Amino acid sequence: MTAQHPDTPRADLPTQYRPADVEGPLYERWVERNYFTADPGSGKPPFSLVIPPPNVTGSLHLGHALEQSMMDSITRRARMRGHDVLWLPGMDHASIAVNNLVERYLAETEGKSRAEYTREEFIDKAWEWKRRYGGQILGQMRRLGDGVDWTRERFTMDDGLSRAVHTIFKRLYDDDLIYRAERIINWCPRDTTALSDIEVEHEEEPGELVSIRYGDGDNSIVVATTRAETMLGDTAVAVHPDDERYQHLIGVEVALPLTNRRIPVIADEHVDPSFGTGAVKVTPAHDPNDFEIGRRHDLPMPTIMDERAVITAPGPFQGLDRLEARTAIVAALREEGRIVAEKRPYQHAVGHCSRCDTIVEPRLSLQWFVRVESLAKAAGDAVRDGRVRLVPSSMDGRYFQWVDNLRDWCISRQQWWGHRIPVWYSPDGDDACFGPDETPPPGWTQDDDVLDTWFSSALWPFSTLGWPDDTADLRTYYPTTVLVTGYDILFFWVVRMMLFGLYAMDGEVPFQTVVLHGLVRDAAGKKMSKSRGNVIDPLLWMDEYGADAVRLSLLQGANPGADQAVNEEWVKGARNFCNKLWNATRFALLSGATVDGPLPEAGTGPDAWILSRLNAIIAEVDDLYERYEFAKIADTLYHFAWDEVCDWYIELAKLSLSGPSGDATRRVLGEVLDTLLRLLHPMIPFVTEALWTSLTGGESLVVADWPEAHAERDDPAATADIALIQDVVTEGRRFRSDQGVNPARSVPGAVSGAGPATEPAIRALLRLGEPGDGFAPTAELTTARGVTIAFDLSGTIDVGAERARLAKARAVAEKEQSVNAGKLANEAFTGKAPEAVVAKVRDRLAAAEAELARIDAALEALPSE
RNA sequence: GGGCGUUUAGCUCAGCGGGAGAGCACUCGGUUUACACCCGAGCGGUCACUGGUUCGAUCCCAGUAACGCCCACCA
Repeated sequence: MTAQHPDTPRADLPTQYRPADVEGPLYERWVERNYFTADPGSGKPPFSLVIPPPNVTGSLHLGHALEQSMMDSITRRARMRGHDVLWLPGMDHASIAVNNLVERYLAETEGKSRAEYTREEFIDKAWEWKRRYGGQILGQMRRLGDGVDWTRERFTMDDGLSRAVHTIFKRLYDDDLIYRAERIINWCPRDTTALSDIEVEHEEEPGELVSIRYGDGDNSIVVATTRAETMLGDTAVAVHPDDERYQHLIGVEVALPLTNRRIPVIADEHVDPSFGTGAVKVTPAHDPNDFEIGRRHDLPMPTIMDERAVITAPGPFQGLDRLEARTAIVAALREEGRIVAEKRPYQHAVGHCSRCDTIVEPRLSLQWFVRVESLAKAAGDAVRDGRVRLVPSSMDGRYFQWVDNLRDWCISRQQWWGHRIPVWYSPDGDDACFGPDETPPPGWTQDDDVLDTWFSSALWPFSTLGWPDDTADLRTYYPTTVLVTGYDILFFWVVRMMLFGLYAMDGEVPFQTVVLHGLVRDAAGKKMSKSRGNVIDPLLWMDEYGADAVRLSLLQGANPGADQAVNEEWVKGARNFCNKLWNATRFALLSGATVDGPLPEAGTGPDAWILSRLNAIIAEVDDLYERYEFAKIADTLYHFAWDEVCDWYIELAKLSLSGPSGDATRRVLGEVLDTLLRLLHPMIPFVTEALWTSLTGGESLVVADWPEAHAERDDPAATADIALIQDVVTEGRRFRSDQGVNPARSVPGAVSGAGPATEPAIRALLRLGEPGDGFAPTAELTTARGVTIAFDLSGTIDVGAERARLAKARAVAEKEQSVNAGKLANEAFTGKAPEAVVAKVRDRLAAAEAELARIDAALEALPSE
């Protein structure tokens, strides 16, 4: 398919582009030739980025496809511009997700539960699962064309990365930035593990607000709660110290219903007297606020649920799930006449596990935390002082809001798959953190928990480069040039890379620019989700339309920071564009276009014009790439290729190919396509590579040079000529169309007022035949450019259609005339507006008046009906 | 409860102080030797609403409405 030698036949392309024929072989060739392998010793300026590591459990979705298309475009262009490019691929180990999948895998394959395995056995099985089912996305990335450096692929649980995790933990621990404490944390009863704050999603949903009378007679007080079941763990009722209603009760004990316990009424500033009854039940072990109150008042903190949120408090409710217990307890209270009020539904926010959607249970437990205050300050400052730039900068506010209000990060997870916390306990209960090269004393046992997956992800920009060792990769590629990721992951990942990158790398930022893209939504703008059933598999689209079409359609919608809708029609449109390019190149090959030899000194009008335009496009695309405006890059190149190169340049070139300047045009045609394919290659690498190697016989676009603008090729005169041709031809075509003339039919006609540089093209593109001996024009068109065309339409023209056309044009011109005349009559305008603006208005008025005169003359000249 | 964003052609979105744009959809016409995954022509918008600033507002400011997102330990 793709010629590698100049003597290979070059014009044997089929009339339609078939992506499946070229994509696989091209990708394999690129990888075999090591085009994507970075070389820190190359002497070229480095350009580096790391892939946001997808979960080892994941497969490619449209969000990945968008993100990776952006990164691939960035890296391919950088490579063409002469950089030593590192785009580092890899995956993260997805602690909780893999734990769950392996549990299911073991249930299915061996019929056993996790409890029937030792920790070591389970981890072995997890690796086995990873080998068999993990990493599907890597093959899918090849399909998409990602030019990643496979020789540097990393996994967050690799030996090297694990060592990095261990090392930084030890360092943070020694700096007192990691500590262990008993706190109320977010607990998922299904995954039976602690979660960090951001792994909890709050959703407004209907619940119930039940008001319960505690105590009896004078010593009674009503509390309201959405969580009646926690009353079993109540150890106080709190009121505001200044609340006059309850002064007499402060310090008094009231009977806790359904139990035989008595609990004190205490005064605490935290209570809002205006909410409900102004009295609050206090369950220190099951609510974060109550925990704080409990600490202040030294209250007992009984735990009444186990790790699966099943009631453990002795009594009739023991063994019930928390939600069953809620119903049962409310019923029992009602029976005792203690329910004062019930509001149902009661709308309130409930936290859910971001992993499995189970309602999160606040749980009192001993966990490990990162003390974030100093780290967060540094992370905020790095953006504040411009060392890290966010694109779009409108995301700055969101970043600061988060990083400036960060709370300590709970990093321990009660799981087996992951990095085990490197802290050991002596038989006497002492604890110590040992580094990767240290051996704990015999008899000591290691902490059971593993670290939050995001802990290792936070190290990704430097752990993947060999840190903590002083490697050539680390020296060359850190800080990375740019990070591309979704704004939805700013807090999860970007902020944490900032925390740890600045800490581990002595204040050096992990990346200089962060490009944030939006979410890919369905055609109706709805978020894709399994429950909605609107998830689209990009692989299916790649099969149907090719990888380039999927990439281009995503990039066409990629405005920085904004969500985008996708739709199969747009993929089809992108496929059509690839086919258009294919055929344009086919035409060039069939026409003998060449890339050899110097460009003609002074080409014909169209040749000079298109080179001039090419120049402007290069400059524009370069500018847009610096701003990561992918949608605009795609739009610019799409319209240049289709509207200018195909619709005008190629059509004009056809006129000169067989003439005296044919060789010059063949050279320019080759140059235009050569350059266009280079410019498009980062976005649509496959079709451009196939075409470019056929056209030029070159080795590969992957290692070809990025085009440069040549100011000396700007040619205003040629540009003006082509603009005239375009305007006159378009107007002439409109006239023909209005007159119902078959587009293919040649009509005898005479052109005046155009000049020798433009008249032949106008005649050809308007399909004007030679005016023969008996030439008798039946219609005359004077265009806005002052060029007049006399047509012999062989019969009467449609006067009604022509009158309608002119009337419409007249209305436009008249409005233009009156608007601009009005402005000029306004002294406030002429006095205050900048002279350039006023001059422009004068010009427009003059043009409108000329246009009116022309139209009126044309109307006058029309035969009466 | 705080904060942010969006509202422009039927749909998805650009534009953001001086002439309303694109893709798709739609209408009409086409066997124009690169391409029907095509070519040519066309239709389509009080730029959410109200007020303000300005010589001039889709664009700036204020307010309103609708939708969306993020953050949040008031039971």
